[in-house]
Amino acid sequence: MLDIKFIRENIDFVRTKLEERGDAVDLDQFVLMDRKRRDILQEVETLRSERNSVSKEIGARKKSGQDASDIISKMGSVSSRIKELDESLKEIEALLGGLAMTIPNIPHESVVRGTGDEDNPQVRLWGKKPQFDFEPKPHWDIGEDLNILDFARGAKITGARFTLYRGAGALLERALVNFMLDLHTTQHGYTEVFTPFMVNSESMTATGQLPKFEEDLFKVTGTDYYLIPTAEVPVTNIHRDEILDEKDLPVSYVAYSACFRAEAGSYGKDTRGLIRQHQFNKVEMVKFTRPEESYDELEKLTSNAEEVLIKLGIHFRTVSLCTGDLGFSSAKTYDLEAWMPGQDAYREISSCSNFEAFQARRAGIRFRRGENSKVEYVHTLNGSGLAVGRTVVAVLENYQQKDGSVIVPDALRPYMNGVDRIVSNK
RNA sequence: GGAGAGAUGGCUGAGUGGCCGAAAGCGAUCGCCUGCUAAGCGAUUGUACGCCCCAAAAGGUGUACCGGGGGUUCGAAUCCCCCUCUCUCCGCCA
Repeated sequence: MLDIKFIRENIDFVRTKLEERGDAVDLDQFVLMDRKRRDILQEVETLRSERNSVSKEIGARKKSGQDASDIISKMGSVSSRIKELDESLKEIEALLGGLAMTIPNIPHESVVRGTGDEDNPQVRLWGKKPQFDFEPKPHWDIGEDLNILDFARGAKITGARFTLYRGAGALLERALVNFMLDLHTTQHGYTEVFTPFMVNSESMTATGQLPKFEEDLFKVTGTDYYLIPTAEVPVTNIHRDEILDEKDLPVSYVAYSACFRAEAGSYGKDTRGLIRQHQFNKVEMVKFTRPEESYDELEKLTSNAEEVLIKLGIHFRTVSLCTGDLGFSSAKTYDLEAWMPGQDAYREISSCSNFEAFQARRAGIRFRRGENSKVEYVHTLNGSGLAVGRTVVAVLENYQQKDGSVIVPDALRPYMNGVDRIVSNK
């Protein structure tokens, strides 16, 4: 959510910035309703003020035994007028709030203008494409040939976009989770948390998934609970409606979680393999920072994610999302795209964003600089460190051998119970 | 799932219709005092929204907020209804 006062006072700037994202938002309607809300508010508050003072007078008269019936009856009509105004106020605030909830964040000034992913500038490139003296296979073939990924049974157990991991495949997934968590906690200063995988609608609203993107979520029937699409949701909500101590900032958390996405609108896209699943694992980093340090922290967070790929020896590039490709809540986002030889393509494996105060305002996450300063919103950031399923894809495709086996990257071996090469057990 | 008890400010905790944005204590901050420390004394100590002032900050003023929502009343922390959460006991259970 944007600051309503800021929109009011910088309407043209906001309009221009939102147009760069390619979003059509009816700001005129917004301004109109905002004006109306304040008009009603003023009237109702004046009446309340009158009622408060007269009620005091009634109390005083009754105490001293005087008659107060004349002003009591007068206040009756004032009260019913207040009730009327309260209702229209509630109505307009619901409309205004609803509208405010659907306005996306303003892109940071460093974000280049563009319309889609083809306009995203590359900011870094690490390593190079591995050379193969054979035709590299896509991971779904590698996984099935090694009997470590079972797509057919995943589909039988649940449905499309669910996968059964087996043996060294399951071990590889678990090893990657532990490797990433250990790296971020022991080398990068994050505190590990483990959260619920279901959250209520309030939490989903705070981070921006609701109300606009409900169709992307799985909802638990008969409850107000949703399966989390990312640990960003529960982790950011840890401090919802709290005022943090400045001395604790920046707060950095890392969390493993399963993630659940309905993938509405992605029919036919990435239907094979692990790239686009309804359920996948992810290690997520989340930060709460002072406003002035959030962009430095975004750079750190992004390099923390990159470090995972570097340690695994996987070639990748980092791009900065252009205005047209930016997510709803984000002011600036870096995507890490790992090289996937079996698909002859770079695929997104991490997304690192600075939301500035957008989520903090929705979620009521604030801090105080000193004893006598007023509270301010923190900036929230998050990034995948990394998407585990896609990292499995990257490992399998980049480390595949001519004989069909897969070498385990050095960094992962301490987590693989002595397995340094995955071979077929068929 | 059944029965009961609770939810008040940073914390503890009083408050059953007007004198309550809310006692008291603790904590915190500032000042005083004590040649250090401790003790003592005094003051301050919530958030949101609106309006005024204004370059802005500060300030002034009004309204709202005692778990959430609704109701009764001239007036609700206080009475009534619904919901959520916490605790205790029973049942069930990884």
